[in-house]
Amino acid sequence: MSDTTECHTPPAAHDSVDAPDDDTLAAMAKAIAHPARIAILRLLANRETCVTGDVVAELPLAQSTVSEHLRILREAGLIQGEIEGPRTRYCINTNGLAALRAGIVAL
Amino acid sequence: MSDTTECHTPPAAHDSVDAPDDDTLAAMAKAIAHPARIAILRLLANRETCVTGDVVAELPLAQSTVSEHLRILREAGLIQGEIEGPRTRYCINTNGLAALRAGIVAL
DNA sequence: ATCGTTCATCGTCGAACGTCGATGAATGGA
DNA sequence: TCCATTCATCGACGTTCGACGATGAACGAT
Repeated sequence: MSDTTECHTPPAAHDSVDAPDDDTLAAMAKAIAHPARIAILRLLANRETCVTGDVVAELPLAQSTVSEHLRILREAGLIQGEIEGPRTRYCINTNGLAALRAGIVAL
Repeated sequence: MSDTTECHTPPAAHDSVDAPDDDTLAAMAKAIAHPARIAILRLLANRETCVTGDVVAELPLAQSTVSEHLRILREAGLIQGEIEGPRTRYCINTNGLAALRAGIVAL
């Protein structure tokens, strides 16, 4: 129950994460290559943690569409979600985001 | 002949460029959301400047495909090209790349 | 003036994306 | 036990992407 980082990841700030390979970097870039997904990332950054319904309430998109965007961000390793009863609680994946940053800065 | 930055842009390093709005950031992210275009950026970063044919020679893609990737990067503001006789010489757009970095880091 | 080189653009085709409504599984409460 | 809530997944539809070959414009050299 601890191989994946828990939702409240405290450290792993700007440093000590190395850049991913080109394919991974491209995949991560594709994940944020949509305004709605950038909005979701900002939302999660501000509110610390969000349930799917919260994200749906903030965006002018159907529930299924938001769920799809969340899936894309999760599969890219930029966010992570843990099931919480009937809900799913999402939060930023600090390591993934740091890897993206490292990859972009290294360009 | 100087409203656009010339090909050999020296300064504008990591700082003093502010993050673009979400739509622009998404567009820039989409521009690098492909391994071939990341490869092109690296190529241009290493060789300082390249003519289209040089890029074609380095990638396992048809000339028209490479030209298309170059167009996408140019329209996203990440590279710039100046016509040089029958050739087109491309180089990194330092300001654009800095804006992308700023946008990602600010996430 | 003609020819070869260099490159952008066009048309095409299959694959992937973005969006939605509908459906159903899982959970917690009445 | 039954019902309402929450959410992921599915199927459908139109749009965009990625790749290619073919074409032609622009230029330099002969």
